[in-house]
Amino acid sequence: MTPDELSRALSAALTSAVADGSLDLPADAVPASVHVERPRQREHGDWATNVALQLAKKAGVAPRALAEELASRLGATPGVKAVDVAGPGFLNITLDAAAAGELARTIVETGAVYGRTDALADQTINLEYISANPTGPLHIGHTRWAALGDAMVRILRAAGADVTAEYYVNDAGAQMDRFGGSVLARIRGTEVPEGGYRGEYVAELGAKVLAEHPEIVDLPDDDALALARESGYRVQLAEIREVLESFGVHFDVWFSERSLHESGAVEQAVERLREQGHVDDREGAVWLRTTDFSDDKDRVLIRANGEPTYFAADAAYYLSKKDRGFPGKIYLLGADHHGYINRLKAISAAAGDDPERNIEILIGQLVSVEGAKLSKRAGNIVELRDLVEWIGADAVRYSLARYPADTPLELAGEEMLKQSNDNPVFYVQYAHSRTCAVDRNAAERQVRRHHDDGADAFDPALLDHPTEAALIGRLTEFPRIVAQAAELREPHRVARYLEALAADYHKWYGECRVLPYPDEPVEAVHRTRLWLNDAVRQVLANGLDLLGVSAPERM
RNA sequence: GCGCCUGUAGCUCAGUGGAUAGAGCGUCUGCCUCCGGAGCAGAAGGUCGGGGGUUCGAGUCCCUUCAGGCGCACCA
Repeated sequence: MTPDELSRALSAALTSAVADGSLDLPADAVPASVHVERPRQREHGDWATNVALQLAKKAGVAPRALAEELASRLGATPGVKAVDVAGPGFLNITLDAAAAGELARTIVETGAVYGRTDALADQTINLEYISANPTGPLHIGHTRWAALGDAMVRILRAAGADVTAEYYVNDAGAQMDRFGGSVLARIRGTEVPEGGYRGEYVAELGAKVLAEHPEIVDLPDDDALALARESGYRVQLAEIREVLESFGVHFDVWFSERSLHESGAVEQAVERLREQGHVDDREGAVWLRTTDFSDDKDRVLIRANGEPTYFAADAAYYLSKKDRGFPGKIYLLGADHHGYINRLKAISAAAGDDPERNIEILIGQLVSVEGAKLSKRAGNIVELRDLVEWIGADAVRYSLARYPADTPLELAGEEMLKQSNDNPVFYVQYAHSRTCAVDRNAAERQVRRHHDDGADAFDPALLDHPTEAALIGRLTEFPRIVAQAAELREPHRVARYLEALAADYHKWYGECRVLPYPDEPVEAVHRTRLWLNDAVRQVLANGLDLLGVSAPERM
């Protein structure tokens, strides 16, 4: 019995109580699906609901009386073993072991699809994340968005959404000239210009550019600068793409800011917004009246000198997403960009969209390592590439994906990121590899999943140990956790779930033997438990995949 | 000054109005003669920053206050 089935049974109990007059409620006050949740305390049963507390006032009866009424009706439901009324009016529901345990077979049969839902099936989403400037390597801050963003893509898709993952390449503007100037300075051994990029990686880029284009030393300044800029840009962007791919992060679209300028999309965007009536010409510049939409000041689109601003490109980019058929646009931005929320939403509104529905801006807080902030100009850059080399992609991805985006994260460098047993990723992976070890040993001991006639050797009524009820209950939650993580845009919920599942598995493993002792015969309970072991392995693997973390068979 | 985010165990953090607030690390005590001890069982450790309010019920919602982070360009 799944929580959905239980929920429907509760609704039915309510409806029938209303129908025969024992409950005085308007028909529209009966919820279509009653919320059930797993109680914190095991002795409160498998599932609990507070529906009686919520409806008591509307029905004009005492919560406990309503709860009693529901309990007596629900108690007759097949698969329900007991219904108790507790506290102020909670319903605590215990399922038959057989009804609950059936889930193990369902999971095994559903396989990799278990956990997928159609919760967001009607959504087409463009998810933009990282979008770091191509003027330097990705550091740990970007790594957080990489781990989180990619997990979010996977989770949204698991919930049925149609998702395009996109990286916006800021390859236009004055910063690119400063970047080119910095590369050239390193090639020529001159002083890096004011406001330029000083990291050691610039020298490495310079060396690569020089190797490809030895003629650069003899070119006139302007030509040399352009060559250093373009060549350095190409090398740096290629490296970013390569590092991300090796990190298991894949983008469907790499969108160039420059292309917006070159195609005329920026000018067109200004005109389109003008037609919508939100553009003013003042003081020689062209403004978007973002204050119409709760921004605290208007924003310049075209400067007095005729140059478009970065904001104008943002507007053009937004319109591009809209034109390319994405009603939903999610931006995953760093906390240092939170001042952009209002103006981006203003673009959405000015474009005739609904900022409540068509644009969603998730602000991720910054990462610091042992108190040190990480910025491209500071000396203490921790690069994504180095992190992966140091502790492995799995540990990095998991460590960053298990926290919500809006918590400022302070990683205790060595301690937390090191490859050791302290890291929860190994706890979860270990549980998975343990299920595989059991599976290998089962084959050796000839514990089989099917009878000779091909029928399942699976008797769920035998899964009646308390740790089995806990484990099965946990497995039941998985699809809801995934759907919830997708709806709330919170991938960390999947990680936390996996940790709880791994804990339930380890406890079960300690209490219940899957395989018989060497001197004992193989019995029905062993075969049945093997199914449960399979189910756990499947869910651990499915969940780890949603986080882009491997599920090793041996460690 | 204005705005956003965050204050939960010694540390790093979970907890989308429910019952006795949780996990990992660290500290202490047990458990390998049998499926992987990267595990399990137990102990210690809390004014959920402070103060008001909303209600059957608040770590969670509202107001206020304190502390920390970040942001407030015709920069990108």
